[in-house]
Amino acid sequence: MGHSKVEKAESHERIVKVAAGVFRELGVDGISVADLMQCAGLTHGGFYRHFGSRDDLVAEAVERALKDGSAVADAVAANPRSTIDAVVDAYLSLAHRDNVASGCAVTALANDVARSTERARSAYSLQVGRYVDLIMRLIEPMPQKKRRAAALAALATLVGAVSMARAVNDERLSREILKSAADDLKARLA
Amino acid sequence: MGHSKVEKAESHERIVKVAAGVFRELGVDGISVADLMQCAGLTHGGFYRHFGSRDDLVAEAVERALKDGSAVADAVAANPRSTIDAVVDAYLSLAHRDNVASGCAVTALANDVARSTERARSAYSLQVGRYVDLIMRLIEPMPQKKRRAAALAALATLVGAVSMARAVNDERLSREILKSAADDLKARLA
DNA sequence: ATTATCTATAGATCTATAGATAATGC
DNA sequence: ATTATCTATAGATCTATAGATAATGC
Repeated sequence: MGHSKVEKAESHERIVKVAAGVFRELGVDGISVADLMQCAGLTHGGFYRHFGSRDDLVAEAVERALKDGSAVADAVAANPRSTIDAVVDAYLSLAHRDNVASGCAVTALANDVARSTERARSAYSLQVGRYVDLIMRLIEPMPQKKRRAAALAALATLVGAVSMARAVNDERLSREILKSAADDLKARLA
Repeated sequence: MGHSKVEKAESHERIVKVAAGVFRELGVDGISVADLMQCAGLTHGGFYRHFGSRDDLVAEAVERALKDGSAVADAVAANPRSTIDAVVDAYLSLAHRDNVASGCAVTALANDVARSTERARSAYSLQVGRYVDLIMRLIEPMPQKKRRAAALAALATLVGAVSMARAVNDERLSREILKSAADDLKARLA
């Protein structure tokens, strides 16, 4: 039974981190407060010392998921020698398709966020903007005018392809979706 | 209190129809059996004479939503003079974005289906195949070899754009997503 | 003294079932 | 006689709260 301010901050961090993963995997309504707290190594009674309500955690966890889910993209952005092809291949990889809990939340939480609080939707909107900016920088050779529109359309292709690849239960079709989207994107952004 | 076989079939139909809409709008876990039955004008006790379990209704309602949601696409497919531009404009319209309950279930149910039964996922896979076939027919001028890949990538763009347009709470950005995707699709499929 | 966490539980809600009621259909 | 629907409720689960416990930090 830890009690210091440091330990409380660590508990809070652990709850949000667990929720950010589980919400992406099982949906925002896919797990109870009690089960979440157990996953974080705590009992459910302590929950309300950290959050005013379940919705408060949802908002904070969505923000966290959006940040965490762009880890790969952030790494790419930090390296000036990165290419758009590398981003496309990473986003449309089998690894990303199969690891929802650590993957991009713009895809994993799209439907949940559309039904969620303004706070969650604002965080989502900001993250979309960040992705668009990243893609724009990576396709600079393209004429300036159409660059933002092309980046938005490219992001839509990435998100839609991974969404469908996860929903179908035909492995061959799933891979075909990812590969077709990747080939198409590389060709049109080159 | 109706009791004929015809009336039972009508009740069943009404429950599935209501569920197909509400599940798209609120998510598969977004409404209780009792509330669904009330929406269908029945009391919740009668539910289990129609379905073995809630999951059975989910599977049937997902199948129905996938069929209903392609109504516009089906109409386009039936008319030999239809164009790919008409499909793109309809799919990426504000009307489609704002009417989730009657819209395309490949977008609205993607995340729920990924976590659902094999039956629901099979229905989803089939519907993806139907959309791809439809788009392929509409872009016949394109060289045969790349047609299927282009159709899959186009479908991904449609699905991703509507998903994001619904999740963001910035109306300007939402419209920009739809318009950018539409312009990009029309240009690359021409 | 304060507070982070725990145990226990209240109150609401959800799925599913039991038994009653009122029609249909042989 | 059969059955579609209704009322009522059992049993499980979920969010949130109350009060106890055990550590921190003045």
